[in-house]
Amino acid sequence: MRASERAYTALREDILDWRLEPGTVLGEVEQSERLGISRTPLREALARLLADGLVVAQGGRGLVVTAVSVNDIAQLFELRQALEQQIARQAARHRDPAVFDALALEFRAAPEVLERSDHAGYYELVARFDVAMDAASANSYLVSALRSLRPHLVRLRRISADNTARLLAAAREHLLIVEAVAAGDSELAAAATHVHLNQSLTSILATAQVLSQHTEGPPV
Amino acid sequence: MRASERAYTALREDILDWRLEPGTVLGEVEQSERLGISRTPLREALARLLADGLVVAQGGRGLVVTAVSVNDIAQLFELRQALEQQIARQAARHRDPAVFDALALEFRAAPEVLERSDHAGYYELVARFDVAMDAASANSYLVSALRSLRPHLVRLRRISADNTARLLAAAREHLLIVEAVAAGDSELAAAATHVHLNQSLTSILATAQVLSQHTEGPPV
DNA sequence: TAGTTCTTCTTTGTATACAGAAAGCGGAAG
DNA sequence: CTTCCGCTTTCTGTATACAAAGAAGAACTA
Repeated sequence: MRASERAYTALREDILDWRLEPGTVLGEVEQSERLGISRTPLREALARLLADGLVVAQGGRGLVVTAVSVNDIAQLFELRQALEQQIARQAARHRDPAVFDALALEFRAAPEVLERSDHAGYYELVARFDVAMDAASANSYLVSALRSLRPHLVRLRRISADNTARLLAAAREHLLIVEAVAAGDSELAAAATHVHLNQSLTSILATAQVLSQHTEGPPV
Repeated sequence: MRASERAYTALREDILDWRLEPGTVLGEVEQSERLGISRTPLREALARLLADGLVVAQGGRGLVVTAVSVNDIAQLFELRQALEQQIARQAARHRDPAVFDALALEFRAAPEVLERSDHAGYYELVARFDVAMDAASANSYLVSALRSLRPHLVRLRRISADNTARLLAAAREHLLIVEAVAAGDSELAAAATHVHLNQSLTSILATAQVLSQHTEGPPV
């Protein structure tokens, strides 16, 4: 694998997993030495992170990991609403019913998975749901816009407490989306997506209130 | 100005103005010599164009300017619908009425501007409209998603014949959006945006039928 | 004659050296 | 004690050299 690719992946993971906290300054020499590569591929990796919005240029000198404030969460979800509703609409129009019938079966079985506290198994199901929706939407521009948003959403996972009660509710909401898509009802699919994301946002904001020390003020 | 910045701007302009046609292979040595810089800043510029989706990696070797097919136009507009409707909604909620009242006056005067065939003057007004909407939406994530879409829309300008009749209609549609935003009616603003973009798409597709030799098959 | 393999040449990926600019620090003056 | 100026140091931006990977072409074999 290319050095620039490894550097990008490593830095990205470090940021998404909060090992590099918001506000951290990424010096080129420092990071290239840490990752054992030269500055040239590292700069390429940093340029990609800059395009992703995971780091920002701070006044001429140095790049810093971007912060995620409570206000950002709401903005992130406004964009997510716009994109995922449109994806749901298009997916309902172009879907292969068999694929979404199969997903519906899995979401109906989700409570048993979650009762075993197999959260990872449930997240894996949601990931396959996302892939199926992306493919069914048949719109690479929509998908790539959403793909550039997802890293930011991943960072919120640390804030959103993944309690079983919320995941059980989320599974029911997902099931409604899947059923609407399988039935080819694009407006219902969009509405179900709207409801689901609204519930997710409410849950995250409630948690964020408690953990607000992570999201405001300068990094510790 | 930095060399990498100049290279990015120059290449971007060349692609958006169709001086570099879809399918053109951009070799690193070739382009760095053409622009009079070394390969290092050129690679940075190419990486940004890749992130923008204006070029794609072609099987390991070389970057090529991406094509814009008729199918792409429809997909582009699906994304545009999602983003601009959401922006319109948010702008209506957070707008400063004075700003949009002023814009409304200008759009009401647009027919006289267009009667003088001052298309550039009208495009400049639309640009200020976009800036005002972006600012009023108060959502940097929405704005940056739309910003990454705009280069692709600019490439369509060559396809969309800017005839005065269409621009007069567009001015009326814009006026409806501005009035809805000024009034703070978010759903009306979204609906007016929906109508406007639908009319634009119809107009562009009609033109694209005629010019389809530019958009299909390998580059000449 | 067609196919395969080897060679060569082009092109990309990486490292490093150098130049220029900006930030921080220390000293001196008010 | 504070403020301003200049120096030093460190960091980024660019160029270039080198290495490795891949593609095109030629030659040889079946």
